[in-house]
Formats: sequence, structure tokens, C-alpha cells
Amino acid sequence: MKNIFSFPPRAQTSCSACNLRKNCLPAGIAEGDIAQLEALTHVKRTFRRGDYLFHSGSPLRALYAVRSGFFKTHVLHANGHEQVTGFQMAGEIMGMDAISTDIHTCSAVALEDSEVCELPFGKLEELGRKLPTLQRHLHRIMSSEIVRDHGTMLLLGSMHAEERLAAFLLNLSQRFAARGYSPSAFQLRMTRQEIGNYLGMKLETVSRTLSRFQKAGLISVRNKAVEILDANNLRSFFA
Amino acid sequence: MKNIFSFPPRAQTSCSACNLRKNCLPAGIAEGDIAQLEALTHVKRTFRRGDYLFHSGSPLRALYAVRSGFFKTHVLHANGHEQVTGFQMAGEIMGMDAISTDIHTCSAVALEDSEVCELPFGKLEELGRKLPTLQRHLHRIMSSEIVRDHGTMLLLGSMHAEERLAAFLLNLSQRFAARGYSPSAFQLRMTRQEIGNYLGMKLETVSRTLSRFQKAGLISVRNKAVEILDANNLRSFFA
DNA sequence: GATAGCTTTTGACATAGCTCAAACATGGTT
DNA sequence: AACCATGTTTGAGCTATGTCAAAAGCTATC
Repeated sequence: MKNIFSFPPRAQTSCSACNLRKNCLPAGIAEGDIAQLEALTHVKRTFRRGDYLFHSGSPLRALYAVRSGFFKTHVLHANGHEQVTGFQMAGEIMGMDAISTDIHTCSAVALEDSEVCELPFGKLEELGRKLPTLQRHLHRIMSSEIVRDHGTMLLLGSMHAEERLAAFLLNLSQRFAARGYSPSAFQLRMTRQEIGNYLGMKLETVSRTLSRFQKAGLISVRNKAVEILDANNLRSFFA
Repeated sequence: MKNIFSFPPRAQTSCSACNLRKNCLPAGIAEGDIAQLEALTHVKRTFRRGDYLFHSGSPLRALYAVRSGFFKTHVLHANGHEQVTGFQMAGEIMGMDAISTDIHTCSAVALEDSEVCELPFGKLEELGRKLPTLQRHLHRIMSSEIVRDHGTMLLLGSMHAEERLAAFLLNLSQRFAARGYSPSAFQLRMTRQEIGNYLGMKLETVSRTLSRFQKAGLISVRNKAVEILDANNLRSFFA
């Protein structure tokens, strides 16, 4: 399952031709300036399921935009416990944790075969000084991660299992929708274990809660295939 | 307790003469460039306990550096629940949540009488384009908040009450130490309620756990006065 | 310096979610 | 096609933490 090549395949990328333009870093950047961003996004790397994009402790080289596929990021605690800090899908940016000290503080793993665009951070900062819209957008993206993390803290700090899982499913739904996929039927790319870890609950509780949602007619689950049948009532769990 | 003046007192500030230089935004910025940062940090505002620095929903005007005193930030959920997302002390920056959408997503309240330096964000970005070290430092500060939030997610997602509280006390201790105060004896500025909210537990559990730590000889608590008696064993709770 | 309203502590009891365990399903590999 | 490792479901009993309640301690204001 691990990629045995130390240097995954690379290829040229084009932001202007990319269908993720509206979800990714170029969002909100003037047409004419995208070429400059593209010039530094020189490589696209591919990953097999289970491959690491970066490890906690490794030096910052670049930010990474998911081109296709699915990743999870997790931090490792001294006591050996691992906490999933997020799941990233197409257009989402990883690696901002490393800007603080130039060392990654979390690790990123592909949950399925995936492609990633590499944005060398030094060059990104440099270009940001020339293009205010790019600078602004980079700031927005970092701030979004802060806001998202605050939301997760709210979830972990004050919600019950049912509320957490409802919020999780609706969040996935909404993100799939934003990418043009069905908001109501999708495949989970992560295990119950990983969902539970992210949501601060045990895999058995995830499984039981999904079963309960299914019995209540809110969703249908069969392994990784989820269908949201009653988004409104699901939403009412935590609204 | 609320400040009845709609415009809190203002005063000129000086970064170069500020004893927080090493903990605050100017950290790592070339001596010669600090004057330029100072030029835009035009006002220092004072707050009474309970005063709001900004509210969730209000527009981004500036980032705020705590000059003196203590703040908490919290997000509000649709269901009325409030989650404390952090406690900020001298030198720490608030307001980065608003960069994403130009609207604050959390609120900041003074926990004691406090002073704050205002950094108009537009001007900060503008200056960042001229001073790479400032740009870099702003990025580092935003990234640090991401890393900190990941740490809180780990705490909320996987630690027991004792571990959370031990981590919390040691974190405060370390931050006081970084500011030249005693790492072993300090005053809590927040209530058990607020601690519990931040740590995802009820105030009774906070109180009981503190009592247990005290009985075990790890700390001494009398209301808000805390003394850490055995930092090593306290650390062993969650290391 | 008395009063009123918070805040904290502690106890007794309730419960959501954890642990352990067993059976079953799935999908990748030989 | 069969096998094995991995993931999922469900049950039964347990425990950490929440809930409710009462008393005592602070602090701020008049």
C-alpha cells in the first residue's frame, strides 16, 4: 500500500485550466495574475493511499493544494495518542501549520490515491508582496483554517455524539456540493476509527450513532456509502 | 461593570519602548523597521473588566495586541451555547478570525482591566508588502494560532479531565514565565465556569479536579490563586 | 460595613459514551 | 476462487463525567 518510490511522479500544472480554480488558492485572484501563481506551482505530485505528504517534524518546503483525492492531517501527542485535525478534499490547502516554526507540526496522509499541487512557500510570500490580491487571499485561507478550527473546538467542547456526527456529515455534504458533487450521496473516504478520532469519540460510538440515524430515517449507510435522506432533521440535531 | 463610554480612552503607543517587544508582533522584526510598524499602531485603548473588544458579527477593522491585562475569546453556536476558544495575555494577538470574511466570527471580552494596541489590518498588509520580515512574522503569528488550535483539539478530543487541567495549568505557567512572571505562582483571571467551558468540562469537574490535585500535593489552590508545587508530576499526567 | 449576587466546593445520583468481546463483512492478494 | 487482514456492527456491563442541590465564601456596591 505504501509508495515504494521515494520521489512520486511529478507533472506540470496549470491553475488557469484547473476546474478547482474557484475552490483553491487562485480564488479571487485577478485573471491576469494567475499566470504568475501558476509559474511557481511548478509540480503536481501523485500519492497512493497511505502515502505521507509530509510528516510532523519535517521542514516546511511548500504549501500543498489537493488537486484530487482525499487527505487527513493528524497531530501526534507525546503519550503516543494521535488526533486527526482535519480531512482535506480538492482545492483545500495543507501545510500552514509549518509556517510558524518552519517545521511541520502535523502529518498529512492520503486516504485514497490523490494528486497535489506544490506551492513553494518562500516564492508564494515573495509573489504575495507583488500581488496584493494574492497576499490577501493567502491571509484569508489561513484565517479560514483558524475559523474552522474554532468550529471544531466548539464541536469537541460542547456537543454530544449525535450532534458531532450530524455536524460532520452535513459539513462533508456541503463541501461535496461546493465541488459540484451530490450533497446527499457520497462515499466516506475514512474509517469509523478516523471519524471517531476526529470527533473525539470511539469507533463503536460512531457506528452505533450512524445506525441510530439510519433507523430514524435520517440517513442510509452501507459501509462507506452514505446517503443523507433528511438533511433538515439532521441539521436540527445541532442547530 | 460595563464601560459606559462608547469610545474607550485612546493614547499613542510605542513598540520600540514596549517591554513586550519580544512577545508581540515586532518580535523578529529589524530594529530599523519597527518605527514603521509603530507608525500604524496609532492607538492604545483601555478596557474595563467585562468590556467587549469586538463582537462576533462585527466588521474587521484591526488586529489587536494585548498590552496589559487578560482577555477571552469565544464563539457562539446557533443553539445558544458558547465555547471559549482561548485566553489571551500580554503580547498575544486577537482578531485573526475576521481576516477570512472581513467579519469577526468570535467575540473578545476583557477578563480584567486591560489595554490593547490596535493594528489596522489594511495598513498592516500594506506594510507587509514593503517589509518581508513583518510579512513573515504576521504569517508566523497566524500559523501559531493554527498550531495552538490543533493542540486544543488534541486536548478536547483525547484527554481526560485531569490531563486537560494539568495541560491548562502548565500552559498558563509557561506563558507567565515567558513574560517574566513566576511560573509557579499566579492568579487565574477566569472563573471555573470559563476554564471548564474552554476545556470541555463542567465547572464542578474543574473544581473537583483542582481539589484532587491539591490533595495529591501537586498544586495549591485558594480561589483564583494557584501555586504549582510539583510541575514534574503534573506534567506526567499528560506526557 | 451590610447586603445581594456571584463563585466555589462538595455530595449523591444519573447517564452518555467507553471497554471488552464476538460475529460478520469487505476488499485486496495469492 | 479462496484467504487473510482490516474494518464494521452489536451486545453487555462499567466508569468518568454530568446533573441537581445545598451550603459556604467572596466581592462589589450602596
